[in-house]
Amino acid sequence: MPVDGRVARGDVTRKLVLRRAVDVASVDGLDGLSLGRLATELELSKSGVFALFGSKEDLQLATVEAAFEIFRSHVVTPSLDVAPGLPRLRAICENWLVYSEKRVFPGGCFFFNVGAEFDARPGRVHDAVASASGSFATFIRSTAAEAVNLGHLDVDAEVLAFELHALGRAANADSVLTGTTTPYAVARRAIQAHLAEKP
Amino acid sequence: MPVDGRVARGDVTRKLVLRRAVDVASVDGLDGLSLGRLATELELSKSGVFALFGSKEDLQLATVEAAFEIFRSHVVTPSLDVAPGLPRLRAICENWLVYSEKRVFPGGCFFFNVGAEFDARPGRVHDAVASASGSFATFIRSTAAEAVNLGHLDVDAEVLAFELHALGRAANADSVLTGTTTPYAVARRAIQAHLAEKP
DNA sequence: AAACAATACGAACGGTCGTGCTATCTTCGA
DNA sequence: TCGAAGATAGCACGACCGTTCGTATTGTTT
Repeated sequence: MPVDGRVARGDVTRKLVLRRAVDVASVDGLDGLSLGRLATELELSKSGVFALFGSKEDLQLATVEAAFEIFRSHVVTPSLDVAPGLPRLRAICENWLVYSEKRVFPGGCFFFNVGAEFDARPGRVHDAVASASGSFATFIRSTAAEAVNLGHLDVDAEVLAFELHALGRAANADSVLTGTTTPYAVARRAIQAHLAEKP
Repeated sequence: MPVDGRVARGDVTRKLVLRRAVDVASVDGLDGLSLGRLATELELSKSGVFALFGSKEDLQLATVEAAFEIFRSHVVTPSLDVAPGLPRLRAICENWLVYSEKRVFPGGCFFFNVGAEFDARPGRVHDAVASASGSFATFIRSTAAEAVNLGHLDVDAEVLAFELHALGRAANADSVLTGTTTPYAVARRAIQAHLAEKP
């Protein structure tokens, strides 16, 4: 995109910083992010990293955006290749569980952690996190509604979407907190029961 | 308990500090807790607050314990007055939802926030949070198993308990993040469907 | 009455934080 | 070729952090 070699160089560094930032934030939160820590770990100068983003808050916002892109590429985009309705709904759930289970972010789902961190605080970071989280919730809900409209399921689509999203997040939370993988198995059993064929 | 008037005075201050600490931590996390902030807000000296707990980590541990006591008094204890099995399971869910909805902690469920904050970090605080969280999960699970054993329900008790816990936490997360109360209504519909009488 | 223990304070410590200035180097456009 | 623009580094700042120390006050124990 940038034909300018200067900003191209900057974008390389920005990408480098952000990839590290999302990993750090998934474990220590967006508040646990510090310019000095990022700079030291990446062998850059603190002021250089600072200048690249303008402020701590802008770095946090860029981190949220970068994480959302990674999230979409693992969960949303591949699901769109699957047939609408029930098959796609199943794909979303499975892709989400794999995304969490494989620790695409070392601390588990980025938006689970950061959402809990900023849920009760005002500000631009809260709004960005809420927007990303809400966008995915809408995606599940509309897919569930589609499955109902196509006659694949006969349930309350809103409740179903809420339930599936809840099960995934609970599996993520329990697994990361306890260091075990059994929560994913339990969640899969529950999801399977919800998404059984009902002709 | 303490007949010593000195530690009695200290316990008053400790209780004062901890009540503020759990509120602060429910919004800004246990890392957002700072001795200086607590001391300033309560008009105490920073070193005095520090001496009362010995270290920052010990303050965090005491905060977790204090929060767990509040949690139990709102959710667990009142449920034990209800008949075992399905009635008690219903009571647990409703008490939990009310506990979250009424914002007993200003940032929503304390253990949801702090659990997400410390899930991927090692240390004593993580262990304390995991222990408290696991203790409640066990409580739900055993109550669900009891309901099944009593013939009140005919389902997989482990999956049911996981599902109910997941629904409550999701309602809490969505409500706090979006500032709305509709997630509680959706969760209640889902829970009701799970806990319908099946004779 | 004397020795001890716990609370509470104020001042200071070394450290890290985000941020601001300034300078150097590379790359672009005229 | 020259000056503007962006990336990056070095240095210093004020603020806040957790922690330590010395000390006064209050209560207990002997």
